[in-house]
Amino acid sequence: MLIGELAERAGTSTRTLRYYEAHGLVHPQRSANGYRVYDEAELRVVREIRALLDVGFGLDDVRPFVACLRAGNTSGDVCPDSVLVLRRKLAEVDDYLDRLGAVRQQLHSQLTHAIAHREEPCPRRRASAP
Amino acid sequence: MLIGELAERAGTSTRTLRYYEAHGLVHPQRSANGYRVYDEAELRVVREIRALLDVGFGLDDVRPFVACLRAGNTSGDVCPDSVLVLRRKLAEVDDYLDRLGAVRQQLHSQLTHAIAHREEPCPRRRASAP
DNA sequence: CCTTGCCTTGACGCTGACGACAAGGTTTAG
DNA sequence: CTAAACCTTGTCGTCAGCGTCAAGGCAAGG
Repeated sequence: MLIGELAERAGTSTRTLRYYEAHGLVHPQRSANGYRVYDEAELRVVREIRALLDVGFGLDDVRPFVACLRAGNTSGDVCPDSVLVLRRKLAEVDDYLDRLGAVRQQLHSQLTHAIAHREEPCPRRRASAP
Repeated sequence: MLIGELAERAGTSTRTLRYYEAHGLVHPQRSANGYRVYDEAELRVVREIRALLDVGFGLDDVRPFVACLRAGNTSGDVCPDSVLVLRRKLAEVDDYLDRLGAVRQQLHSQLTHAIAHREEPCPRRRASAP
């Protein structure tokens, strides 16, 4: 399978696949004419990468999962390094949820205050003589 | 007050203040020698900007608040345009909270699955002959 | 006079995951 | 013979909010 076909089947672009390769996540063979040749396993790898990136992982976070798949596992999750990343990411998300919750709180109270203290359509004469 | 003093009092850098000016958020006077001169009102403006950016607003989102302050209001929140932005941002945050919650769910179940199906320290011989 | 310490306007770097384009080689079909 | 449709490497652009020089002007103290 050439890069175009893989891109289509994985739902990405050829640019993306070359990008992943440049960052050491995918290792295609090369045919005589220099074309990249991928096997079915690489398709699974690419889909794993995409799934994790969609969830907010960075390329570096993805590496253990790829290695895990490459090691022969049917799932990229089951290796210790992957579990470590999963734990870390879960903690990060929890952290972010907390902060975002606080932000939400603040926005809400700010909005309440704003509505309570409504002032006229902004650029208007100072509240003195109507 | 010159740019250095304002930067210190606002807890930012001179670079940042010039950046805000370049984006039309701050309008300092100029002294004879070309130095930027700020008054106390600009300090409040800068603090408003900082507070909003810290909460995740973009510079464009901040504009109505600055205009509101500049219009003579003691709070940047009370003008209609500011309220619109607050509502929109609150909606965005809620949206983000939802998606992040879903991600958290997925990570959690992925982690559970991973722990249940634990495989040996990753790069190891295929599960066949121990 | 010289240094120190402000200030000025550029202009490039950074982070991440690509998009877009350039200039060219290869293979197949007509 | 040529056009179409693949492929290659390389380089620059994107978004945001600045950090970080670079090169120079201006004011005051010793």
